[in-house]
Amino acid sequence: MRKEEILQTLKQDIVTLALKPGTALSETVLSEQFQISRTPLRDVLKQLALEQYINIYPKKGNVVSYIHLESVEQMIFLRSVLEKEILQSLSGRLPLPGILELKGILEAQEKAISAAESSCEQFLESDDAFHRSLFQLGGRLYLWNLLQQSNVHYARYRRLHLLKQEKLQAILQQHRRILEGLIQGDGSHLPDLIDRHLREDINSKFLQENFREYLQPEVQ
Amino acid sequence: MRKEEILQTLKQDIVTLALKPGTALSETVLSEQFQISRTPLRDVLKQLALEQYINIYPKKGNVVSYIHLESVEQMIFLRSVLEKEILQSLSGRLPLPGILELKGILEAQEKAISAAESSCEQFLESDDAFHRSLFQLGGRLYLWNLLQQSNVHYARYRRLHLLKQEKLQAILQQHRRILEGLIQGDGSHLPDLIDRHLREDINSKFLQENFREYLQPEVQ
DNA sequence: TAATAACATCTTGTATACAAGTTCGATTTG
DNA sequence: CAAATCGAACTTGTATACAAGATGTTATTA
Repeated sequence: MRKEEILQTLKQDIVTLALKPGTALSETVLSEQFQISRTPLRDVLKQLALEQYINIYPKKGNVVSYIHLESVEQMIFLRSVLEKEILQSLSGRLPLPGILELKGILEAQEKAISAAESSCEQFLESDDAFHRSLFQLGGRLYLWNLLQQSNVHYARYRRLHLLKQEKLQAILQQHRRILEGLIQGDGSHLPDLIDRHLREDINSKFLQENFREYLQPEVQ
Repeated sequence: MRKEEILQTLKQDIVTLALKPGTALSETVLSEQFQISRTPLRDVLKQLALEQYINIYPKKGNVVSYIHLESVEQMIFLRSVLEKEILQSLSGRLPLPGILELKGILEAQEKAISAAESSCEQFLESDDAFHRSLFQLGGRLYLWNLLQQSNVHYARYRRLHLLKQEKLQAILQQHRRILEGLIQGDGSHLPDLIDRHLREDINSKFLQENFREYLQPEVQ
């Protein structure tokens, strides 16, 4: 297995919580698993650490990072602020190909909901595609990619949050309203829409109650 | 010299343009210079690449990255959008310690202007301190640190731009007005202030005319 | 002469032996 | 028994030899 594949595999496993926060990732063990020497594997771990997938404790070991709720809140704020601005700049000026693209994504998302009985990966993929398209249409794909590099905590938070299945329909509905607002060009309530859409209930006790062992304890 | 020191040294040299864009950074040469083996030096180079200080061309070599104007524009947009929001949230609610902190920074900045005949490093430091304080007071230090990880292109752009010395006074003046607006709590023209303050004249032909050799050619 | 092929010499990429810090438990010692 | 110490078995960190791709020059060949 090549270096890049290993990186993507580990990222995927961590983000989907197949590798749970706190899991030890030993260089030697991984290098045997992936049939590769420690040197290139260390490169992979170093990159994972830079994007906060893991924490490296020098001479002690590497562990899958715990979900950092501060990071989640800050990323939501960041995206909310950015998408508000992007939506305003697009409102009423969405080119036809853009409209079709977004509609296509929403159709795919609708299908993903039915298929999402066991896993929400497909749904999340189309959700990402929707927001990514908004960034792209607004000329801000560069920033979208930048945000992706600091997205581990938020991405895992979302997966846990979506375990409450009924949310999927609500999210799709919000997407539809956003697109509707964009097309009609009445941008006045778009900021509010995106705010509510992104902020979900970050303060809900759902995570604290059910997934405390995944969370990074907040230092006082 | 330790690994972390080497990293900081190289970052500093690149960001201040002591190491010019396009300069080759050979692993073997650097490892001899810094008296360290190639393995830890590669770690340093890898991190520099991740933060876009250098480009790694596999099996060919590493070179100091050229200034990427798109990145500059996107970072200015990002900061502009964020600081608008932060200023609004702080307007009229600035705690006294915050006011004093910002005033202190502006005093330091004033002194830095007189001393800035040959170099603007000190001035830039206080400029960063001012904006960093705004983020901190707004509870967004996390995002400030995040942005710093993608700041090479913007940081170098600023240094070249500030070669027009007369700008320093103008910037200080803008900072004063921002602080004034914050204290008085009349937030209505703060967005405009920060916009103009950050956007400077990115479209000016100054860089293209005088520093073409530092810029990354825009691919068509 | 012009094209091509071989080679010398760069570069980074990988494997691996060894150095050195950490942890934890057994053994010693009071 | 309790505390301290030693040591074995882990961990990652570093140095280094070698593999292998990239490049430019030289020699060969048509």
